[in-house]
Amino acid sequence: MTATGNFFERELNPEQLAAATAPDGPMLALAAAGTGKTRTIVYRVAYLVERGIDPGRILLLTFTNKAAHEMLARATDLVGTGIGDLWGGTFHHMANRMLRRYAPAVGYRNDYTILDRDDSLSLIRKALRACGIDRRDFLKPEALAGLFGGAANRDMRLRDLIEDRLTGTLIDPADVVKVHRKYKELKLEAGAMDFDDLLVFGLELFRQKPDILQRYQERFLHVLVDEYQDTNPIQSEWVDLVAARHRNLMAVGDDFQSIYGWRGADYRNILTFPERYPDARIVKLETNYRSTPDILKVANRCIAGNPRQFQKTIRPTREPGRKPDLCRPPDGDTQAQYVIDKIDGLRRAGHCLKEIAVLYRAHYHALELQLALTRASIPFVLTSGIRFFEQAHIKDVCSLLRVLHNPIDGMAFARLLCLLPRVGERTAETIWKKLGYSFDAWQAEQKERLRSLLPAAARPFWKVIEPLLDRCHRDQLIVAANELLQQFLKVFYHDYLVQNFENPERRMEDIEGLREFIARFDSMEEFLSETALLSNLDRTAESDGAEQDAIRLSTVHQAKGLEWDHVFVIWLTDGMFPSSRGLSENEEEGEAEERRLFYVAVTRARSRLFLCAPQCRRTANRQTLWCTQSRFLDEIPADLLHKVSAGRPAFRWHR
DNA sequence: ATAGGCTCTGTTTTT
DNA sequence: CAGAGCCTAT
Repeated sequence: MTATGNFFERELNPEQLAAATAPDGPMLALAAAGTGKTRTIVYRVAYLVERGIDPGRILLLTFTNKAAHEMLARATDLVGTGIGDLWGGTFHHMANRMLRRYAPAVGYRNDYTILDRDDSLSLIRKALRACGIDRRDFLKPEALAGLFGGAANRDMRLRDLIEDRLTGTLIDPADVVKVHRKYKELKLEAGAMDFDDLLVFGLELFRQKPDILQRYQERFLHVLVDEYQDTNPIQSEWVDLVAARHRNLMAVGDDFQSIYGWRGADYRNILTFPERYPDARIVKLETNYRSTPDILKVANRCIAGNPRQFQKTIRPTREPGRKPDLCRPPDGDTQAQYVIDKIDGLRRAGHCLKEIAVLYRAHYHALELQLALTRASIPFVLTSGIRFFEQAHIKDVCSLLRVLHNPIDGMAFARLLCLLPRVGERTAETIWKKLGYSFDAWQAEQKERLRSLLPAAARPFWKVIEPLLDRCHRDQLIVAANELLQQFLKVFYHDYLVQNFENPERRMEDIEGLREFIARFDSMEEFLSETALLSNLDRTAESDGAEQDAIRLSTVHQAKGLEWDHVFVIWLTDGMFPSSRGLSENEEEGEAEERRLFYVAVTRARSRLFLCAPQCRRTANRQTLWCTQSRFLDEIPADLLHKVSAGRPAFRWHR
């Protein structure tokens, strides 16, 4: 162990040092953008371990798994010894970890499955059918999922939430509640939890079982929470409970960067922290190492319009640079051309593409830019909207594993059967029912039953799949998975891909990748819950590890916590950013959150910032809409920006 | 009755 | 570019 007190003083500024080496007790670290927040947490962990705290008694909650891994890796470097016992990850992960052990305490089996978005939508669809209200004038499954999740994450009763949300519609709240009840029933029946359930039951476990709570309270001497401004009421109560015994809770965050209100996050959690912990030490990290003063001036002005926030001033340390550019190209194509021209310029000046990002409010805002970049042969990577494990072919293949792993996983069973001709949702459901809501591939008579229930057209296909099923013991699945999948591809799924998709070979490659990935797990259960909880942010670091030189295209949400030398923000027009949808629900709070989102976008930039607001946009049905520039741009004094023109629109025929 | 192909429409953000 | 809705073949 090499580090000493001096070491920390050398490595950290006084603010960071105060946070990292604070004595026991609650602490709130308000870390403005670019002030070394991650560094401070890493050093705090290192400091605790150096002081002799067993890493197994530290709990570190982060927003993504990637963030947790990064921090743990850096802390390990500092300390020089393994700190692998430390519990680190997202709230969902930690809740899952506890529920795997204690699920029966909340009425579930330990081998529950985790529903991803698609799964839960189809279960909601099923609930609608079961309630006999799958009419088109009723709420769609997505809307219902939004309401259910909204209530769960705010720790509210659904009835109370929908009273507000459904006023002025013809939807009967009683029907919504009915579907919700059925949905919960179906989940329980299938032994499945959705994402929200992990949090809800995680908290339920603590509320209902004092002995279990006490065990964890004793265990965790220190609790650290990153991105505290984005915790929702369930998460903050959960944290309060788990930290209640030792009261060594360190909350780190920035209320300016609270951008998950739509998911139930409540920035008031961070605002009221000092009231809930009157003895809390409050540390402010205000020295910014990331951005030039010119960028910070713009950032400060754009957040100034928001009410109710902690007062923070950002002190720049970098030398003056150039004012951010503001550009109003005639249309989206010209905007794309402008971005490409600028990228060419940066490239010629010797900058890496890796150090350039284009940020936007919603995925579809980047469509035309993707086309233009492809035409211009500029490589780009996308933090796409669809996650690896949510792609159809990956889910298909996983459903085979799920069926074998868990005999009551009806969703996986249905998915697998639907691959066969003449089997759809309905047929799969009927068969499932007739099998008695479970399917055990190791029972000969169940297999025989299934064979007889399949429609004639499906039988020849099933005939080649069935022999693969019971080749290994259920406990050995993880070892056999590789071989099993290979056979499955060979006898069935490869042909299926060729017949149903345009790019079967790419999808085959994905599945090859999946087979390698499985090899890293010790149990099927671990593999299945990890993959359900893996976000695409977590993945990018690992699988794009080749670190190709490419520009990054990302939503502002997914850019949180990241930084680049050169940042473009596109489609800064009213209605797109701020998004009109974001404003619709609750005018004032909606606008405040959109403004924080803009603040996050601006503060991602180290040296150069390019803001773009096209003057018009063409809609899908060839109409041209005039766009006014974002209200957030109006709030920035003109002398802080450098206005540039972006050439003429591409020539176009009109008829 | 249900599967599956075909057409049309209209887009937030994600663990 | 996907998801809902409509239509026809099984």
